[in-house]
Amino acid sequence: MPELPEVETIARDVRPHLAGRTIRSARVFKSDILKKTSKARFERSLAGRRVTGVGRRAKNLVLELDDGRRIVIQPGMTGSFQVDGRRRTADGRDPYDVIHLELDSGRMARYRDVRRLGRVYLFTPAQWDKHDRSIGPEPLDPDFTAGQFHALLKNRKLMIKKAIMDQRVVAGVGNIYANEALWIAGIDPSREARKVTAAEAAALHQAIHDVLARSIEGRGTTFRDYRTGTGEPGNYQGRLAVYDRAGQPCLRCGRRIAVTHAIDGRSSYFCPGCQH
DNA sequence: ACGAGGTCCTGCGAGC
DNA sequence: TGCTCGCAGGACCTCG
Repeated sequence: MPELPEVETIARDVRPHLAGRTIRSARVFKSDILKKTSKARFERSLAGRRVTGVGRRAKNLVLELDDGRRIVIQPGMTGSFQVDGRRRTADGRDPYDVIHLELDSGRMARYRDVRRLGRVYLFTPAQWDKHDRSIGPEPLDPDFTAGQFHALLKNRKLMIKKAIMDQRVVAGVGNIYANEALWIAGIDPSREARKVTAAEAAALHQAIHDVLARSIEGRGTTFRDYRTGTGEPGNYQGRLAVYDRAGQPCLRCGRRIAVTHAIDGRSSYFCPGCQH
């Protein structure tokens, strides 16, 4: 579910409630979302740890701990993370709650995930470095240039939409913003990545940056499950140009927006009139 | 090395 | 009303 703008919104919302706080206890209710650790080890490792920072990398929420380790949460399709105003009892919990972190402030941080396609890791510094290095450049980082982006697309035969959703090419772009960015840049999502010219790559690079930045301003896109770190829906869904707008007129040329599932089995919305 | 395809999960709305 | 089917903001793994 959450793409870069949604995870960024969550990180900004929960940071004031988590940074500097100590985790009194951790509880895991569904251990299948834990990777490379067990429920017992996770709960034992976190009790008494202080959270020193809250960040985001690609679509990962990163909680830095005072022992150098990091809790890394990939929310998948339906994960959400928020800090409640008051502690909840275990038997009063939401049926989809996966992890509770009881804080010394009396508040409760909760990870909730209906489909449980999300992943939660507890990484050592070395494990985090390896994970971090496996992810591509951050699209909002000024060091990420159009030339660098174009170089990653050259020689690649896969479809451009799939290429920009590849986290090694550019971090944090998912299905919604891939559709939106390709519309902004006027590029057909089924084009081969290697056939995108330098000028088109520059336009797409800018479009990715702009749509993500605008969505962060709008606190992300909510269709069903996504909630901000304060538990509210985002506001960007009303500003999408193509996603979920099949049959409606293109905002640029008036043709009807089309939808196909032929790209990696994900829904791709595009305008047949002005995307080539 | 790259890319296609299957797998992990649950819920919901459309259609019969 | 009740069922089945397809689809849903993602990413990992295996195979060719």
